[in-house]
Amino acid sequence: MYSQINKNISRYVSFDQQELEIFNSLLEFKTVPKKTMLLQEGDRCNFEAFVVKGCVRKYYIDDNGFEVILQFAIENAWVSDISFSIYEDKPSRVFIETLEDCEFFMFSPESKEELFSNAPQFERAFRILMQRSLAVTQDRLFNTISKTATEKYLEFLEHYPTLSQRVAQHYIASYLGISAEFLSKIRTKIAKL
Amino acid sequence: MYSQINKNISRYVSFDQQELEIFNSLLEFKTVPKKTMLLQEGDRCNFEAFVVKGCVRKYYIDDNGFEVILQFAIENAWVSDISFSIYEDKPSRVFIETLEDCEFFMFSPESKEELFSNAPQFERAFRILMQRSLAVTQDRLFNTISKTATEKYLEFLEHYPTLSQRVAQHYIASYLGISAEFLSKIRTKIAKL
DNA sequence: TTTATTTCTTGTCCTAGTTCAATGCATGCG
DNA sequence: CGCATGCATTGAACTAGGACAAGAAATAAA
Repeated sequence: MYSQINKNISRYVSFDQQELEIFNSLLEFKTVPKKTMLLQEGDRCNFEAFVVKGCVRKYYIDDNGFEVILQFAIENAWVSDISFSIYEDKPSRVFIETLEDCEFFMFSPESKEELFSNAPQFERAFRILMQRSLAVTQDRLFNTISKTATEKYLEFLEHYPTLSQRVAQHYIASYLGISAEFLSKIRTKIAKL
Repeated sequence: MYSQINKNISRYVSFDQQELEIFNSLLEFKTVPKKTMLLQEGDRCNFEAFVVKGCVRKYYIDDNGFEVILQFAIENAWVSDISFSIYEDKPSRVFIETLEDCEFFMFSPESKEELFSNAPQFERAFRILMQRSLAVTQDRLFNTISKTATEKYLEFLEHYPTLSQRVAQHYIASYLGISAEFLSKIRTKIAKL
């Protein structure tokens, strides 16, 4: 049951059996049905969730009332609004919603503190995870600024090959920062080649 | 001399005098003239630089040969291509260039390792710095997707009030992801209000 | 199976922002 | 000092992508 998350956390730092057991004892396993909100705007985000199974989206609503998707998280990904909420202690601007029936390991800030004091090596692992999120976000910023909608879509397909079968098209449009209608036009154009 | 950087690193985690001395002993002070490249595309980035004085830009060149500025770093900011380069061991895609005569504290990956093994508390401080960078980048992504060019510019002025006096306008345009000409038009429009 | 709701497609018109000049302004630099 | 190179402004023509509307398809629900 824990092998999946243990493999994930050991990707850049290795841990012995005892350390992993401490880690595992601090996680809470949770099953959540489709279309459930894990976090609402204005809440404080008090978890980091590791996706064992399923798919969620993290999004905010802009000044014109448009949803913009910041992240899809599927199996083996972490999702949270850690960057804003946990350390800054500000209410979150984002929503996190399951798109499929999901299984998570939930990790609370308190458990995280406890983990770091009992097994400080984990501090490093989480720093590196953070670094990787930064790299991914920076890459997305890069793409958003300097690629056309078609290029962004093709790159999305390459990068998340399974996702286009799993989630509705208008969510993908929202993730790419384009309108659903325009994505549809792009797709027909591509199909004709 | 070290008080500035010590204040910065102590912002979210507090350190005693001895810890700060270890930290300081691992830094290399460096003076760099204007218009100098600290990092070129294809290099491995082997530093994190803390800006004591001056201003640098970090940018990449997109597929059409356009420069896109990812970050301006001024006094008290850190700049590096850490997210891609150091842990992934991939050559960097970005350039880092001084825009003014600068003073830095340079911090190498080796020194960082040494610091973490001698004073593990620093691991946490750097994790939080990383987290803040992620928050800033996520915020920029948000703005890039869902605001108009005018809104982005006004927000930029608010957020970096001194920068518009210090750097050329076309750099700001590049940071905002718009053309230099269009920024000029926005400015005249704003001035007329 | 029928109905209802959500998703996807297609067309027309519209706008924010680009591209490509041309011109005037600064700021170096010999 | 004069010249050159880079920087900002302005205008005209163009385009990627958006907004709106209406219909087709698919999925869910009953």
